Amino acid sequence: MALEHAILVSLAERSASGYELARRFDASIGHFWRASHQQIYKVLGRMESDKLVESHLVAQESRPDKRVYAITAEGREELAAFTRTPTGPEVLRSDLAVKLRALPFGDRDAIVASVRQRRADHAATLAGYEASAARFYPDPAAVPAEQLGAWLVLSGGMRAERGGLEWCDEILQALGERR
Amino acid sequence: MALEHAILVSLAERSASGYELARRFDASIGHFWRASHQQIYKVLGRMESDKLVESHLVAQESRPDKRVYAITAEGREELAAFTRTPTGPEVLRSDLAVKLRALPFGDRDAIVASVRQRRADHAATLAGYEASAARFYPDPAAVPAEQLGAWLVLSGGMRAERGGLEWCDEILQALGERR
DNA sequence: GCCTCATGTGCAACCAGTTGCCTATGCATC
DNA sequence: GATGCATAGGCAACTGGTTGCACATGAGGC
Repeated sequence: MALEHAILVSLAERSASGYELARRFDASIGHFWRASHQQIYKVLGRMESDKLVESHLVAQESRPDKRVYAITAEGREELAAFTRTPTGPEVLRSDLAVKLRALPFGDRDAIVASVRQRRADHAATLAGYEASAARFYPDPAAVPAEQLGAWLVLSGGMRAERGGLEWCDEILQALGERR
Repeated sequence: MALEHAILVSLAERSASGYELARRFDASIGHFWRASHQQIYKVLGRMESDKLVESHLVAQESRPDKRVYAITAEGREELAAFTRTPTGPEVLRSDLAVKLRALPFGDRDAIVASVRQRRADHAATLAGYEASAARFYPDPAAVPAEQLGAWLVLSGGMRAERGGLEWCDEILQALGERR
């Protein structure tokens, strides 16, 4: 149930509406956690019942009213407690790996096409992360303490994307398809 | 619903009981797909109704009878069709990344301990993969065509573990905790 | 004789997350 | 005027997966 905690982190950094949270999940945490807006609204509702967050309506001009959520003291305690819980192993599910193993039983050209697509996705995401890194952390050796966690997450995202990209290249080369 | 396809791949390589499949998921696909035995039994039942697999009971001495599943012709078609479907983006959920972002709001020592634990996990898994690689693919440049997919998946697993390990080291260094 | 471990299969309840749909406003574009 | 897009919020139905438990067998250790 760590989506709750991902939301708590986001709200601890800055209060936001459900809609804004959904967009942040597309960006900042992006690589390491994904959530649809439906899921976010659902969880926000439960979290408000549990007193981890509180909300108030904000009227806006030329766009619909929004409900802005803020973390409560209880929410901060819960978040701190979360950092003290043991961390389980990573879960990942890779369709692409299943397809690779299915090489002898499937359509080689289609699989190669999937790898190419994946490679392009990695390249695009990496470019986005590198742009963020250049903008927000121009000097990685001198990141302020309060931004260190966010920087390390971004750095991990870049590592993962580069790793994925190299793997795609290895696959394409092994399958005799250059580039 | 790619668990089905992961099972089909496994059965296409060799027929197996539910129990065996569960253990294979701990090992070979291991890094890229995880499944509990309950989940596997459930899905196997549905797959048999769908005629993708068929089973027969095998009596054994000194251990319980088992139900061995084999892929059907229809199952092979389904698997081939799967390789032709577009591959969506990878989904991963990293508790550790959430904890890192929670650095300013949580317990630094506990987070460092989690990273150390994660580092140890990566090292252990990597060692296991490298042992498999040395045993089954002593010469990576000359992997037989029918094992190429499996080798590339293993190679991807090693890459990911090495990447994770390096990330942990980067984090520990940034947090001023050597080793 | 009891306990634990490995083998082997399974159910029931629950929870998390996805899919598909719906509402509403205002701006910009065709 | 119609269409599409960004903002903003949400429900209902479903499915995939987890948790917790139960059953059964035989081997090996205390």
